[in-house]
Amino acid sequence: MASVLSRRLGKRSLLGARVLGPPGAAPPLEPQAELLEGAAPQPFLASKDTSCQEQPKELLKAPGTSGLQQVAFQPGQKVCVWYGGQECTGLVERHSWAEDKVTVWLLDQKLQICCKAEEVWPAELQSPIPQAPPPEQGTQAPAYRPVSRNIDVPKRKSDAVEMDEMMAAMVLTSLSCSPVVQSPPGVETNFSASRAACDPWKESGDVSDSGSSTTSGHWSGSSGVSTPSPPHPQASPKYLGDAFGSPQTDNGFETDPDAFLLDEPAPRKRKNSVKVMYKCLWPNCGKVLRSIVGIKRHVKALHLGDSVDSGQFKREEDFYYTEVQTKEEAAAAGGPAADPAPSPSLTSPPLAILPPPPPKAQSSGPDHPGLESYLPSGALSKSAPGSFWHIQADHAYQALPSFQIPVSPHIYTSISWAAAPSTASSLSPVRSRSLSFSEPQQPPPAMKSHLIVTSSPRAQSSTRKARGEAKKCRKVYGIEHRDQWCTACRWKKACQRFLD
DNA sequence: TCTGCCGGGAT
DNA sequence: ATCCCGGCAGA
Repeated sequence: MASVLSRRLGKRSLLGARVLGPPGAAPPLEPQAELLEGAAPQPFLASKDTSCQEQPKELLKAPGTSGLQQVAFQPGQKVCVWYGGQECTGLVERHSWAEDKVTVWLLDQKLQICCKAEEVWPAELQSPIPQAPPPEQGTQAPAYRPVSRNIDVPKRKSDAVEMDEMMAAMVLTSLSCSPVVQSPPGVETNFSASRAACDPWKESGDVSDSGSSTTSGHWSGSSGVSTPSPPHPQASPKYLGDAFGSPQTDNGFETDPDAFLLDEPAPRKRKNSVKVMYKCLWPNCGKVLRSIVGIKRHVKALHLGDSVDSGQFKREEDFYYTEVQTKEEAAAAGGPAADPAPSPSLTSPPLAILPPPPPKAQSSGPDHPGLESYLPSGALSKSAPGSFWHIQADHAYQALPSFQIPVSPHIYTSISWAAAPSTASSLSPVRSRSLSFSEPQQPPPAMKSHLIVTSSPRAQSSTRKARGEAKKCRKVYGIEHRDQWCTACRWKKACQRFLD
């Protein structure tokens, strides 16, 4: 950790030097020497320079104080300032004694920064350093020289603060999945200081702070360039809250992909909270899984036995689970009149309250809160990929298609299935299932804040073929990829790929 | 309104 | 046989 820090610090300082490098091809090691040796680009600078030299030194340093803090700067005075881990030359715009801050116009950066007064020292005190001792440096020069010549001084000065900031940031980062919070506001401010030091949305004085001047490089180095925009004012607390998980939204929605959509605005979160769970109806089981394959396998493996895999018992497991559709609305979901579905069916009165998904005794296995989560570990252990896909193949009419049965079709119509590589066989749609929740169209507006419990209808007696439960090519591939449909679907015939 | 697909026509 | 589409009916 410390080594990383030191490495980053070193790297950062180099970065800062590069960023703030002199305009020309001057070596970055002694920028102020070159600047002060008469290479001042603007003519007014020279005049100011001379005027500054005429200023009495008593004005530059408050009497009776030691160190660098109490220096009075005159507007237009040429000064040096620590900025970006490097000394930069600039002109004093104003010096606010109340805040002990100095607004400096950096000449080579062409920007204005607000610094603490202690970070600024008169340029003429230092300019002669590379060459000859100044005639009237007197007693102050030794105080400035070591500081200004030693790049490490400001860093050492703020090491403790810097470490604290970094620790805090790392804690925040580790606590939150969202990189949005990887850069605290102050950090963000410092990071962008190189572009505009006194932006209106930034606090003044942030750049000049000895800690922040070194911190800026640190943050830009550790967090990469992935924080170009200021963090959303509400985003950070929100994502933090999500990261910690609230008990209300914890019941199986912790894998909400939106939690990882970093640049999504907050309001989108609630939109996608349509979840379908599958509850095992086996007596005294009541296991709730998120995957229909998982529930099928659970029923077969734990209740029906593996023999059902063959032949006529193929679909028997269908009778031992029920689909639980959860639609969550933002509180004002209205009364029961808005409920398009019948009241909770006879099968599961306890389902009115969806139990939290984590399995009780069977969750000893590896926790996979992801796509096919909540597969019981027992079943999971049995379901090596081979057998898993075997099931998919055997139940092509139901395994793959039934993923969509309980979910509003709106969710799936927007899926771009072309993204699923065709070589991935049936895996692709299954894997993409959870992704589909991140690209939803808004479910029907009449939502309810409770659950819809449906059972699998099987009996259909009609001359017309019962509407298939299976996902059809149209839904799978979308209209835009009609060329990937099966021929029958293209001809508006009964789908041949996803049979019922 | 969307969707699956039957029935039928065109080639 | 292949392709296409009107239209019905379920969701």
